[in-house]
Amino acid sequence: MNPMTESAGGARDAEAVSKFVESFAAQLVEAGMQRMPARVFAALLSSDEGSMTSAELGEQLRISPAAVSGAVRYLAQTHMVSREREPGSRRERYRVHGNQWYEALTNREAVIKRWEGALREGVTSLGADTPAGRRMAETLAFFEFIETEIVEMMERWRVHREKTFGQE
Amino acid sequence: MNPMTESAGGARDAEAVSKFVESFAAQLVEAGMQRMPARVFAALLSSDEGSMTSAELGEQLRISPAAVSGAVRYLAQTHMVSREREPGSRRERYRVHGNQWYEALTNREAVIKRWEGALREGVTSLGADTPAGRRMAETLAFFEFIETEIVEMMERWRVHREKTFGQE
DNA sequence: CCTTAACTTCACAAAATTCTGAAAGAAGCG
DNA sequence: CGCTTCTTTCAGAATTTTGTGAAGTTAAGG
Repeated sequence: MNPMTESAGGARDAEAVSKFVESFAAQLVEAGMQRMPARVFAALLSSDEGSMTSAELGEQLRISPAAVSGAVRYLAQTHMVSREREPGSRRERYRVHGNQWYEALTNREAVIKRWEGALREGVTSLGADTPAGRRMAETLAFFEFIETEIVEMMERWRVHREKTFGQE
Repeated sequence: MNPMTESAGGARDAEAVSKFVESFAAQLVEAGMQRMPARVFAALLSSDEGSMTSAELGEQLRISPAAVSGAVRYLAQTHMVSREREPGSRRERYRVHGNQWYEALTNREAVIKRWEGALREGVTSLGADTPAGRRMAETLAFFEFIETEIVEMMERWRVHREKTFGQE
């Protein structure tokens, strides 16, 4: 009868899950993510299957189908989540791809590329021989440096992960 | 007479500077920074001295003293910019600390720490023996991994920078 | 000390964003 | 093919965020 007692094997404590979802989402929001994507993502991350349907998301988070749709579109674009059709159904499942999402998170390549572009323009338009131009050039070098570093870092992570958690 | 001809040594082409400032600020905004801090920061970055007064910032960006104040407070808190008093004056100068600002940018330690805290709670409240709990644990391991990696990366950058640009 | 220049804080108007309900659009299933 | 179930789009209401003017605070300079 008591929902607290059916922990192992049965339905999870919805209260506790929701509490975690909201607190993790809050952290993501603070780091710059939009509210709905953050909440949807946190919910998916804490689901046992690693995936949920639109209806399940709407129910747990108490948001409209429209909100789910918008959040999922954003998450899919940024490769944090993938969408898959349940065969023989018009229901869609949204899934966090195990270890792929945080790779997406660190994969700021597009952002860095644009910064580099802007900085190159800066060097040109301010003059490579000016103090400001030199500052730009150095900053540009920094970004070029971390760009390759991040790739190597993720390589090392994959090795480390395999050792620690097995391949899967 | 022609402002275009007085490039070397004279006043810089205000038009070109402003254009760069706004376009670089736009990139920062897109990456999640607030508008005013982004614009103020871009302006400082493209000034030859690497520093400007409140009045200069207000004039170039066409914003009120209040806006400058708010933006600078934010930038100082996040260590992107430092404030210094001009001796014997009540004017303050805001300065980008050469190579320190992008270190601040990559120094997301506080953010990562909070994520780690939230994830640890997640492992506990969802159960370390559940699929969701295991996913959390792995994500947690990932953040712990990159935390140390980033420190080492910045070490390497300092060495690389010294070689390329001299100590200063 | 009093004046004045400079920065900060605060309340509010304006602007941008977010979320919803409603309607339209796909796609399985009989 | 039409019915039904699910998803997406869209216009607008509600909330949140942003930037300003004005008043308040601090500190230099007479």
